[in-house]
Amino acid sequence: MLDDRKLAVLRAIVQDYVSTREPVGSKALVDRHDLGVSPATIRNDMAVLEEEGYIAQPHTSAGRVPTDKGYRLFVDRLSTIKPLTVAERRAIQQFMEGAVDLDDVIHRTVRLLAQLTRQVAVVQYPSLAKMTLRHVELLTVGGSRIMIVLITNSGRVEQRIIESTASIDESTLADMRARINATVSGRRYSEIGPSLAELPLSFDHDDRSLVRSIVAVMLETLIDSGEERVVLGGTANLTGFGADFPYSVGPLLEALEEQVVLMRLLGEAGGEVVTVRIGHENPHQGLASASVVASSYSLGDEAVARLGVVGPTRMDYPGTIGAVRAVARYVGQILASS
Amino acid sequence: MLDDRKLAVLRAIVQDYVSTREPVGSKALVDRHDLGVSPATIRNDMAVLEEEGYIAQPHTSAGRVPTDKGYRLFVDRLSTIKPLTVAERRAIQQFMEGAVDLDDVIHRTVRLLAQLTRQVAVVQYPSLAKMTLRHVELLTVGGSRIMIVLITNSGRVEQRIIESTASIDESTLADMRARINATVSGRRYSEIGPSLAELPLSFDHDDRSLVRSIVAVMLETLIDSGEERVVLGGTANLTGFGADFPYSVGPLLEALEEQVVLMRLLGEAGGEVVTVRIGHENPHQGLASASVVASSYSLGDEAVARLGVVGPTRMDYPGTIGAVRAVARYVGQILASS
DNA sequence: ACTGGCACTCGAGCCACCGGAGTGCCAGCA
DNA sequence: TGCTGGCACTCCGGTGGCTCGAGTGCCAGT
Repeated sequence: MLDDRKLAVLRAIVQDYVSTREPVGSKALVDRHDLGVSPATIRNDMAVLEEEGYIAQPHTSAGRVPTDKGYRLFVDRLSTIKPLTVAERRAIQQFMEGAVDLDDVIHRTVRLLAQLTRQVAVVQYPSLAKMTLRHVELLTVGGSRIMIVLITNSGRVEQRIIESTASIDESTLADMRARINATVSGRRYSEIGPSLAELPLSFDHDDRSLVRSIVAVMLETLIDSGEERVVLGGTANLTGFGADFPYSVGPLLEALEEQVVLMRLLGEAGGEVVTVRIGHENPHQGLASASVVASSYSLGDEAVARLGVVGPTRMDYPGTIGAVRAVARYVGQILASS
Repeated sequence: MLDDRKLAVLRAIVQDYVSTREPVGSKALVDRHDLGVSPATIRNDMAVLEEEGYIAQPHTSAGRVPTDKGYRLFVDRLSTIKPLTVAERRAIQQFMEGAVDLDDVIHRTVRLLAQLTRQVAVVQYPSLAKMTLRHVELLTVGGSRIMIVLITNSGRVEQRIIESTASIDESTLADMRARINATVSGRRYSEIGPSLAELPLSFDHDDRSLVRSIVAVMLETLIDSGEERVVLGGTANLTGFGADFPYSVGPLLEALEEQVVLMRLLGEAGGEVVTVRIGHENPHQGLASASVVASSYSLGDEAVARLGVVGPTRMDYPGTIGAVRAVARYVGQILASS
């Protein structure tokens, strides 16, 4: 169906369109690529490609533009990931060194990605469910309140405050702290549910309800704030390719401000492979002319969250994929070493 | 110089221009406002207002548009702050209730402000320097590392990790924790510098260098992360008034992504009064056609940080000022009660 | 001090026109 | 069979001329 030359033509069309932003015609193609045949031949190939749905014309007598299907084929079979330049690698290192805590790492990452790809960057916090708990701290604050601080191996810290009915003395609290830590610390967050639920039973009746409250808050923290934190950056880059989004960038920006939408965009955690969602493949309409390039990043040997960029379907896929992959790996290293 | 009627004309011009987005002419003015005089008279008044620099014409034979100076006069003398509607107050309450921690409060606030004003919202985290330290926690993690957790009365939590040269035993750590807390807890962050600096001297020689490191990290945390955290929201609203920003929203978005710029935009903490910066009054060029409406918010009786919105100079000042003021007050209440 | 009238200005919108880039098709050639 | 050159056709985008309407400034009159 599609012989080698037709594939080469598609590849050339994608490349030219990405760099010029204009529909590409048969003559321009042969001028800029050594295809060894005449424009007329290319026209025939183009007709076939169009019939198969890989390219389209905005209007009669205009050049051709890749369709989502065309980009998909390009990404899957016609392109090779572009490795970063030495300068870019150095930039990454410079940018990330000196990060002081997890928040800082995440924020630097998002800015780095945005700058590197000149697109909108999205980085998810390491998911609590995938983490191991390093330590649980209990503090009394303001007399009758107890603050619960959860610290994970990624450096993520969550804190909650609960009201305690009676004022609680320091040694009792130390006992609770010790026993809770014995139960949970060093274990994966997702595994501790059952043993945590039983924990209150091993306490004296007097303390049991308080422990129960503490456990409840811990489990709740796991469930509802487990996945939802996402950081966005580089929205200014959207204006650069304003014309690429048919109905202006409004709906897109709106969609990107919804945490839930962002989460779905990034997709399910997988291996470290980079995934690409093109145009209508995205779960959210309003992103029909946007592509998402995302990857999981790992702490140690397990994928803990995802990061990626959002840009117009007409983007430099090889370069973007390379950048996302490199950043994902680097973040993994940073996290593991802190 | 400017009699009452001329002021009324200016007020009318601002109001009309804000609602119609189009230069307003003398005839349109008398049609929509009961000024009791003819268009010709208005024209004379307009000529004076223009000479004084309060209004300008985009081109000859077009209507008049307020200048920054005109808006300034309007805000200072010609408008009264619009109180929120009952529905809006209810919306605020609904929006903010159920916030679980400080991060959550800040993020909800920014979304609330953006939604209420349909503009870009900016909220600063409570400044560490203004807070009192509620508690300092020291934990050993992974053997030879020590995590320092600082908890303030606003619920803000900062943590840092340092390497310890020797492994440290639990009782020594408990001693350090107790003495550090005795020195700092309940005191204002900005006051603890001197006593904290002396603290290492009161320790045994063996522990002194470690304590010195801990103190150094605490002071550093105060200084460099003291002011810088700012959250941005509602950028999607920028697209709504795209035409209001002469050279598109690009430069503006870029400026807003710079934390430092944002901080300067919000201005110095003051009382709870709402401040308005109009157009070129802003410290950053690129915001020359933007206005910033900001206010401090308080925890207890002290202003701890600022929040505000950024929009086109042509904005509904009375409404925006009202919204910012209401939100600032409400956030103060929420923080004080948690 | 205000008003009505008048001449003038200028931008927005509309229309017609034209050039260029691109296409599809067809006949001819290897 | 596959490639090529040629040709007629299409259509977008930019340009220039035109009108229309809103708005102004000025002036004489009340």
